[in-house]
Amino acid sequence: MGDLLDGDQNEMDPLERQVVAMFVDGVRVLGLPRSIGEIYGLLFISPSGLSLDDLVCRLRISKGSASQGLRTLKSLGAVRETDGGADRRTYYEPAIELKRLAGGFIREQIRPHLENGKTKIGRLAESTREIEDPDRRKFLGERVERLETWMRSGGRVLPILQKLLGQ
Amino acid sequence: MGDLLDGDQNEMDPLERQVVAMFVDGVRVLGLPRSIGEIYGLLFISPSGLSLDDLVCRLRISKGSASQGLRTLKSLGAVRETDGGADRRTYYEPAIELKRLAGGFIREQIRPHLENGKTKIGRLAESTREIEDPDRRKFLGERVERLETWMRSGGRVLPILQKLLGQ
DNA sequence: AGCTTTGTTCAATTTAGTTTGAACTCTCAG
DNA sequence: CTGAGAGTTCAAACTAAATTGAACAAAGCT
Repeated sequence: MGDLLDGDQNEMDPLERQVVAMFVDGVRVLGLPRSIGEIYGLLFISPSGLSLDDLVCRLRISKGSASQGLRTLKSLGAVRETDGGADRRTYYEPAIELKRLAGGFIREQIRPHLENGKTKIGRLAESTREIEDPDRRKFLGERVERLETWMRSGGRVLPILQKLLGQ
Repeated sequence: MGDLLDGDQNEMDPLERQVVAMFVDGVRVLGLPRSIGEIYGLLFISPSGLSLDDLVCRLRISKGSASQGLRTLKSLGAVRETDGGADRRTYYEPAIELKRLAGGFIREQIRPHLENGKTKIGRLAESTREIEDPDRRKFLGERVERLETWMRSGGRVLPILQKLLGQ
């Protein structure tokens, strides 16, 4: 079947490859794995939702990768599931509003680190107060304060960033 | 020598380790290698500049790592060299103003990717216009436009971000 | 110039992180 | 209840990236 006009979705055309490649290095900047870029990229240029199987056979990645990649993308709010009608499987569509994408990334990847950092700096401030040598204590105190300033700036900037990207 | 009171700078104390560890995962978020976090971290809590050799023996990293790490940090504007007086070697001090750090990161790591992305989207727009099927062309045109919007938002936000962090 | 110390470069190694694939669970259809 | 398809999990295999270390270059000192 289908030798001349094979409507199967098993090969990406060059333009799709181009887009997928773009997203692959897009997500590398964000420190996310290649497969996530591939998956999001393919969803992004597909006019309708794709199933896990579609992703597996068009991107030639394993079911495992696809499943994990989709999970991460869901947690970032970058894809949403749509119920495939009569079909038993789930279809996925990309979120394409920058606000949503940035928001998810900030919430899932940046905020946790900021919080974590604040905690660590707290402990650091603690240790610093117990230093004997007054010169050293003073110096370290200043540096800890600097770290706290950084964190405050970060905390202040994130919401503004989200707001600015939401247009 | 120096069994009781060894003033040599060969070991980090626990507090220094704590700070270095903090910076190590700080830089991981930014997609930079561990050694860069270690180097910057140690400089950050050292009251005076350190030489490449100081870094090598206190962090137990190779000269190669230290040299490359310092190069990256210099390119980011995160360390500056100071001339070690009578000494022949160079000493390094950290830049601690968030504005400067963020500025360097944006300039060296983010801007290039943005520019690169714009170029690729340009080519993509080109390819898209040559698509036969009008439905497909329309859909792809919309997606390319979306990408262009993202890039514009990014370009607009970066300078504001830098300004906001400069306080 | 020759010797010594500082710093750089890069191929080889090591390490960290990603992907795979087989085994598993869950759910629905018959 | 059983069988088949959809999706998940995770140890092992693989890949990409960082680190090492040895050879090299540059710069001062005698």
